[in-house]
Amino acid sequence: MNSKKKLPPPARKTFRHGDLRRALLEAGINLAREGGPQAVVLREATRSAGVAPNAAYRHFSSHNDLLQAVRAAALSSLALAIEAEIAKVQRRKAPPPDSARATLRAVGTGYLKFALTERGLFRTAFLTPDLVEDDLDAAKTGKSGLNPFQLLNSALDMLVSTGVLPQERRPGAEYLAWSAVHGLAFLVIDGPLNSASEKDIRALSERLLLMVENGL
Amino acid sequence: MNSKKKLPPPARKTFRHGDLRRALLEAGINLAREGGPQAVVLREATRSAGVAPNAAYRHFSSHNDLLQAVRAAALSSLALAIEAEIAKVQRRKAPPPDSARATLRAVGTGYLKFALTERGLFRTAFLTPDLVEDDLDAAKTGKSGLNPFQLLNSALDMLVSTGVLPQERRPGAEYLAWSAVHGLAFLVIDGPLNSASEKDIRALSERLLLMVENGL
DNA sequence: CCTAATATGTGTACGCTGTCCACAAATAAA
DNA sequence: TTTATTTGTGGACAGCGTACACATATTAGG
Repeated sequence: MNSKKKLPPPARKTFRHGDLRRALLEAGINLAREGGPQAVVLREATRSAGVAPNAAYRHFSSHNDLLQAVRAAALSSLALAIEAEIAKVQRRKAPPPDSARATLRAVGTGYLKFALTERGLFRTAFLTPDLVEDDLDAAKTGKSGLNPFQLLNSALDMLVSTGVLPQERRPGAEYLAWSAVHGLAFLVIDGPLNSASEKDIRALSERLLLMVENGL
Repeated sequence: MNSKKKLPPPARKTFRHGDLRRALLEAGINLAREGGPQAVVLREATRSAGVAPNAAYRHFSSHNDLLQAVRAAALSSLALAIEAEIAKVQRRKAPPPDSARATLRAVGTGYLKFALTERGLFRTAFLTPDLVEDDLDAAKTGKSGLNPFQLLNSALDMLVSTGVLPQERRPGAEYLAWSAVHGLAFLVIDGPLNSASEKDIRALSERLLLMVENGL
């Protein structure tokens, strides 16, 4: 995809790089994609950008700062994956209650699909404790301007407004749903389901989402 | 608790340490306890054992080897926490079906309690993908000789043998249950429930365990 | 019991990391 | 055009994991 990777860096002739921040961020994302958060090493990013290590400090205050930027990007990708799944489901217009149910499912399947296909980014997305519901950092959102957590919440709100979920059960429901889905994602990428077949995983996902739907 | 921590190491006079492997392991566990897996640094462990860095290599083949030993110890602690909760519940003898249900709950609450009180160890317990159901490594078990995953499985088996859970729903049920509980643990220690009150967390746990019980 | 083999420690060194400082070059502001 | 500001380079430092050679205990064999 990206031209500057293992090759001796393109040896730019401009001294100024032009868009170093983005270059470093993208390098970091690539590292995270194939190796998880541990693989995001500052010096490696500067190398693949063809620049001296210290140059990074003009755009990121520390290694952790870069890592958090990568993490935000990973969360944004996750949001996009979820949005895509939602869109797929909402295209076929169904009676509102069914559509609401399908949307919640879509959030779950989008989440799980992303975890499966982008293990490194997924692990990077969930390191440090500062994704809060009212975190409006645009770097963590998808096209809708919502981050993954907010997408889940809006799906649950739909469930209430269409009369599927009793209002008194709404508070905290997001945590129940997220717990189940996130837990399964973990089992699949870092746990005993690590080497399960895709078919088995799909079946388990189905059952899990059903459990959530009925158990909220 | 342990005498050799920040103090200038006890400057043993024996040249030979006597029980260096255990000393290093315990140092590693302490580091993990307050700082998670990242804090387990080999040189720091040797320091608190009052020994040169390389001495560690007589007992662990690499940093990762030490880390895995710490991880096994963390899993063992988790198993103990779960066993304690199970014992508490099984002391008061109830009709088998109720007892089976209570045991499953106990596995969940033990798991969650441990995650809450031992964040660092909990995070250390779940890093790398090699906890498998038939992993009989004794270093990972509690008093019963079962690791956390096996404890969950045996609780589910009880549910079947007492007629609470239909046999055809048994296969894979461990993954559904674990997903939910592990997911909640994550939300609490590294996610948005990070700063939730203990009361709220307890309430959520109750609801979650109910969802699992009904949703299996 | 003395000696040889082995187990377990120390010392030095290397490459890697994140980060600090002083300096140089390119651009923007006066 | 001169000056100030941004953005790069170079060199250095401490801390990390780890390899190699060496020293010192302990254990085993004759």
